[in-house]
Amino acid sequence: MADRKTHLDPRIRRTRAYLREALIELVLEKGYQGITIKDLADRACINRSTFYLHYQDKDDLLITGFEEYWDQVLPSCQLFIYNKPILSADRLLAVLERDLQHIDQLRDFYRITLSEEEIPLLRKGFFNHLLKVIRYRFSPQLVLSSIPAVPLQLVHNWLASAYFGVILDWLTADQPASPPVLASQLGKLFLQQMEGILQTTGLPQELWARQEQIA
Amino acid sequence: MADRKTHLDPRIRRTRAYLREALIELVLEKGYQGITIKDLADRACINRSTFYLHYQDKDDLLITGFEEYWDQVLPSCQLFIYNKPILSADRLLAVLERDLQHIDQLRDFYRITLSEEEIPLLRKGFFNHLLKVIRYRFSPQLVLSSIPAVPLQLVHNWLASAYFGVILDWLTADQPASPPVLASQLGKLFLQQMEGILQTTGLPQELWARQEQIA
DNA sequence: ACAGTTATTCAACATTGTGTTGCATAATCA
DNA sequence: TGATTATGCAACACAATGTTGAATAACTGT
Repeated sequence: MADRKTHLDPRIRRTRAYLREALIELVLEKGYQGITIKDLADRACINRSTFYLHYQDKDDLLITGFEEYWDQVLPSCQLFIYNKPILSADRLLAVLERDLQHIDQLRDFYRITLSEEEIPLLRKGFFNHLLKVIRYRFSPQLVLSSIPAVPLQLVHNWLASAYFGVILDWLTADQPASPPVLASQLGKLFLQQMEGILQTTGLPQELWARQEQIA
Repeated sequence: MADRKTHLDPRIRRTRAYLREALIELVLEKGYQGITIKDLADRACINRSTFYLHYQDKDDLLITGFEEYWDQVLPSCQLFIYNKPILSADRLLAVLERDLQHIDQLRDFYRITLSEEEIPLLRKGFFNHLLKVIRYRFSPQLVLSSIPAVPLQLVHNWLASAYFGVILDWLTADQPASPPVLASQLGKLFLQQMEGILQTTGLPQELWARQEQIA
């Protein structure tokens, strides 16, 4: 019946929790770069020297502090992920819309953590998540032709970067489209590009069970 | 016969030139983030207080200092730009290959200035250059159908982000493909995606004079 | 509940970088 | 050459980092 985590001194858990909360609050308020250790300590209501008993520096706290938060957030962002790699066009649009809706609800959080100027570590983390999902969906095990004209890695990067860029632009837009509208547009674009990609990479054409478009 | 620029005191020109050089050297040596004003002053062999007579801070020097350098570099990176928006597939591949060769020659410079962790300002500058070029090539004036299924802005972002992501991955790869190889692969991918995009956006199909592929 | 352990606090300190100032010196300009 | 102006130099206030030692508080197991 032991807890999954090693029993830590409650004081330690408390302090670290306070710091995590302080970090998230401050990042949303004034961005990551401008935060000082003193800011964190003040907000967390702990002594500045206590900070150094737990973390080496800001980045150290960032990694472990956002890890948990991130792990809660990312799974909600499935990006086309469903049980099986084969996905219908309808299903893709539905999942895409739901993902965008999720991002839209946490708009401030995503805008700040992903934005160009801010936190490369988190930005990279998000991108790698995208990459992982896309690698899974366009898995090399599925490749039919022995020598694809374009290596899969290139396609993975292409797709993840494009998707990421569109999301980021959407997050920073003055008058962003609504999630359903963007989902529809992005879905159309995505589906239409698939055919070419499936040909070029030697992936099976049935990977996307394209259905008749709705008039 | 006056010079284009206002005649500046040679001492000023000298000092600023030294600082620009120092910045570029130090960025290549230890990355942008870690550079201090003292580093710059020492390397430029000027007094630290002199720095503040010319620039407000590091970023200020970065912008004006790299502007010139950047202006020399970017035009060599035409990314499909040619005289007219209509471009043949052959020509596209040739230009793409030349661009990649250019990037490859300045590999260190591009890797450092564009990399995730480094200098958001330059990264953004490069991306905006891509965006500008792509906007020019897929100009709204060319749109035929009055209501494109996918707005052009979305497509611009999609393409620029994808291209940028691939370049960046190529720059940071352990064993990067040669410029001609990547140009061929990226060109194939690009050309194959064009058809779908041209349809979806209502751009004229003749925009890319697709030629028979070479066996 | 008690004694031992340990996290936190607090004050102090050295260090580093920032940004500014006043004055002497040297380079430039007309 | 004389006036102008950029630079060098030294000093300063300030803010943030990272460390230390001793006192205090909180938690632990028995």
